[in-house]
Amino acid sequence: MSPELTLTPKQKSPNGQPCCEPVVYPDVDRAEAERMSAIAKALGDPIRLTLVDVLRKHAGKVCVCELVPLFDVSQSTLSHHLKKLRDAGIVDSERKGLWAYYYVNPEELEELSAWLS
Amino acid sequence: MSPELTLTPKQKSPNGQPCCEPVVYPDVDRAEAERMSAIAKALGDPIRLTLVDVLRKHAGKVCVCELVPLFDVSQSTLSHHLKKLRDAGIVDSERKGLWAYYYVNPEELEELSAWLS
DNA sequence: CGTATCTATTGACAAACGTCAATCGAACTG
DNA sequence: CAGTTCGATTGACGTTTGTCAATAGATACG
Repeated sequence: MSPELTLTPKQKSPNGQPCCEPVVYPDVDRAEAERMSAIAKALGDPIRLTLVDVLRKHAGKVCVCELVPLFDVSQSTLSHHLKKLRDAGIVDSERKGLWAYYYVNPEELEELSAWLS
Repeated sequence: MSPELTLTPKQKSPNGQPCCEPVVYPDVDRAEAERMSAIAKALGDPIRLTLVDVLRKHAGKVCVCELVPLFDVSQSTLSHHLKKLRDAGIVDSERKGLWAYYYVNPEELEELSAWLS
């Protein structure tokens, strides 16, 4: 079996024409791609991915003050990462007195997860 | 059932001590988090995610000249995105004469996919 | 009421990003 | 060989990102 049989352009386009039409189109539309890439982008930092890992594996809600010592960054940097996750919809938070408790919205990960599988 | 029972800090820390020890730790180690977030970051752009979608759904290898007209960006921008996907290991390419054919390395997506599921 | 604690916000900065126009290099065509 | 085509690279640009120090705001405690 010769895989080259599936390679489409065989010869150079003669004049000023583009070499070829697309023969394959995406299955995801622009809106889907934007939603999923926004989620992927939010997960595209090791600290944020680890935060989601911690929050997701934990049944209840986790206080920020328990999250800060897990990482080698300042409190304000961690707050910034949590905000990005909140803006992406991946996590949400709840104030209780002095403390802020964070938890994951698992539905927000589903579309990307399904696409990846 | 009162969910507040699971919230750990109940009262302010008295002196100069931090408010609480972490009660939950990540399941992913630093290296895993870095690998997976690098993949997520590469997918964190709608054009790149769509590129992976196109390449992945296609059995064979796809010529760059068929990819360019799918997007509203210049050829050099698309080449730049393909390079990022290559650098992340998600895709690879093969030259055949004038043309470059791209294809997905599905293994590179597996770790992130498994973590997300 | 004053002070301490916890979290979010602001401002600053260097690095990385997304984009384009222009150019380069390799390879094919005539 | 001369010209053309495809793709990658370079350089420039404005924007976004990750980080910290400093500060603000809300709440609790004494």
